Amino acid sequence: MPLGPTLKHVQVREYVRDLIQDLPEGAPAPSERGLMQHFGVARMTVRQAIDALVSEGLLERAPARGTFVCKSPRPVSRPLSFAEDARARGWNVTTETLQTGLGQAGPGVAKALGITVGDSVVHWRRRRRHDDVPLCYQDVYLNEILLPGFLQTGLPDSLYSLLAARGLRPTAAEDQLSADLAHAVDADLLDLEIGDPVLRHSRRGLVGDIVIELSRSVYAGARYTWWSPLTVSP
Amino acid sequence: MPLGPTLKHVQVREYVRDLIQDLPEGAPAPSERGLMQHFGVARMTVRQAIDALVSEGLLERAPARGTFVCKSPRPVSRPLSFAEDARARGWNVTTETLQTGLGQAGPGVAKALGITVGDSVVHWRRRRRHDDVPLCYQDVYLNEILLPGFLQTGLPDSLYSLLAARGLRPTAAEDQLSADLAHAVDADLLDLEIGDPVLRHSRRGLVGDIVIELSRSVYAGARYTWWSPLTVSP
DNA sequence: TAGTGGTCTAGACCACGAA
DNA sequence: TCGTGGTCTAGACCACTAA
Repeated sequence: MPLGPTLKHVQVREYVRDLIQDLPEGAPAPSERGLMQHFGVARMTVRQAIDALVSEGLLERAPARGTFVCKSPRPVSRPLSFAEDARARGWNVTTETLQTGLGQAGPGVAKALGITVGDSVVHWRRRRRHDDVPLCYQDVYLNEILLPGFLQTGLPDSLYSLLAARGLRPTAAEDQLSADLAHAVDADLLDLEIGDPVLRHSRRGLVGDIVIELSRSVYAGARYTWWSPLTVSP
Repeated sequence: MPLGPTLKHVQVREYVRDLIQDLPEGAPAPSERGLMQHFGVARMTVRQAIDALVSEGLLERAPARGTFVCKSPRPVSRPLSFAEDARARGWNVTTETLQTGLGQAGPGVAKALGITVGDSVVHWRRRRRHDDVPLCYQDVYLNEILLPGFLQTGLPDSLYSLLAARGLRPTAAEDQLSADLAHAVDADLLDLEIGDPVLRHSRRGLVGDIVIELSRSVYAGARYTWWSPLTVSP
């Protein structure tokens, strides 16, 4: 059997792909043994074709039952904004802007944003409350070069919606979390006592390879548990 | 050939995984025919093992040349074990097993593992040190039904390598983190004072839809910052 | 009981790269 | 020329589900 212009497992794969694209979710795909007979090929060849479609997320196998069209095209994991996170929890959250302004990047901010010390950065400090109780405050730093006139556009509650409007919503994020005791500033902004537990969160938001956002948040430890991006909300 | 407790292609896969993790990028992996002889299995079985590692992004095939360790392990979005996390940081970490045993699931553990209160669970408590300083302690709970005889197999340092050998390494995880103050137990196990900051971490490790692992860790807050799975180590 | 997917065998030929 | 991965065959037994 010479290597034809189209491989057998490719023929089978594309045949099945066409077949299932008009099928409703959960519908049964042809069985492996049925495809063997239909194409006159070996079982392994059919399995190779089906494997490809399974790894594409189009089909799912159910041992002893059959192969079926996937219900849910695989779950997208993208960084959640604070507002989205709060909505997933069913929380009623309000936001105060405490401070905005243009500044010069210090060493830490410059390194995180991938720019040079002294470059122009947008700074935005907000406090979020849940049922009127302070939950956290957040310092966001943005590369001003990437977002000219950012502060003139009127700041909404959700940073990510603003970035999304410019096509710059982070598609990936690097999060860091650590536990600490409240300092004077933390205690003041969050209605805590000095020495109460706080959760410090730092995020670099990325679009491809470029860093869009650096945010540093301080949460009242007793009022908040951080969920990882993979956590499925109830 | 009966269905052994560990599948052949899993054995081959994990053998190769261990083998290549210490290899530099671009190094050649064992050839398929070499693995056939080494394990006394058929070619298709070896290919199934290698296919899995390729789709994980650990290996890449080069037709007519061989199979090689991936240069740029694509941003792995799989949960890292503590051992892998420590290695990524370049830390020298030691592990003590403080307690092991079979117990009955309480309400919290049962709910997290998706089993019934009173079902048999494996409990394993370890303390990890970094340069001899206590870093954290971890309580792991496993569904005994899924891992019969788990405690009899000899417990290595890495839980995930043990799960991987059974083909049950988590492919997804739900992590939760919160900040708290050290209680008496925490202070005792981590050489802290009561009231020092601690980072509490809870993870449900999933393989597909089934929960394999529940772990609860307590980190000394001043000694550890948690990195999200997306964080690329330098 | 019949059918399904999961695993596994023991071969085969091909196209290609390196020596 | 030799070894590599890519493809393919024609079977086999298993555990499981559904009728």
